[in-house]
Amino acid sequence: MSFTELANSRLETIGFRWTAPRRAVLRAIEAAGAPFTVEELLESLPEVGRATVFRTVKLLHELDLLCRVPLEDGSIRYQLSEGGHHHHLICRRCGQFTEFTDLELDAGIQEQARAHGFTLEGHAVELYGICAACSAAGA
Amino acid sequence: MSFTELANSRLETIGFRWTAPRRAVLRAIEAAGAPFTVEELLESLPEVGRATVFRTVKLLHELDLLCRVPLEDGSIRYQLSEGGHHHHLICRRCGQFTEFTDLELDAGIQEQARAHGFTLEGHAVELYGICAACSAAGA
DNA sequence: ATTTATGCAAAATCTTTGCATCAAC
DNA sequence: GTTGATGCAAAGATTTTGCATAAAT
Repeated sequence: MSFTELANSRLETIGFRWTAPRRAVLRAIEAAGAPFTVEELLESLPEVGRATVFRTVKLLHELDLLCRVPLEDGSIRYQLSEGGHHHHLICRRCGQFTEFTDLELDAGIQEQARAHGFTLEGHAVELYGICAACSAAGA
Repeated sequence: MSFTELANSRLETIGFRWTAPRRAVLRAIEAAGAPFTVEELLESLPEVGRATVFRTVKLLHELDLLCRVPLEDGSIRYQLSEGGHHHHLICRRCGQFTEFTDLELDAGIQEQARAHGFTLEGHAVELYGICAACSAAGA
């Protein structure tokens, strides 16, 4: 099932409408080769109103179809989410994100929470560096 | 050595000046009982110019005297840094952060990077939940 | 004296909102 | 026909910048 189809069914389930502007935003997101900022999405969708793009991104994020990744400089980029709990490898060179899951890592995190008497409700792990492709390509 | 003294020596080392507005910002940060937003800092420092507060926070962050913590809603809060590499436990109830270090966790993260052929240059781990004090206090 | 920092106000960003109109159901 | 979504433009919020002045070294 493509992202657009998934989004369609997800939206319909909750009673949201399947409109032309939403389809356009979804197509643009699917077409984006790399994680994007809302700013970039806006530029690629001059035919859709600003507010609609913001509203749609927020909606898709809430539906867990888009994941929001905080970069080191404090800016936020979005990417199609493969869904579920995961972490990111973020390439400083090409900007691509790779999602991964790691149960051992999650277990270690739970252990830390326990050690501090902390009731863990969520966590985020972001790795920053250079991806394999860029390492190979770069000098 | 207090935070202010540390900041003083750190600034002087690099050739920055020890000015009254910077002292005021440092005092306000030290006095803050909890992690703060720039907004809150601005409010507590009406006698210092907006631009100066922003510039000082940026400077302190670059000097690693303040750490920046991204919250789940995308907002950013700052806290005095104990320095060095660490992670955070962030209480959703009281908003306090606790810093911790965990070499095993870091090792697991390095292992993930290696498995993906990723050259790791930095990472962030944030845990969200309810701290021990709030769990005890709250019903 | 020289150089850096400050304060102000304006500009530049970034995001949300109100509301009349339009489209989906 | 009802209800939710859109687009616009305006308002808000947030952060940065230019520049004359003031302060630190």
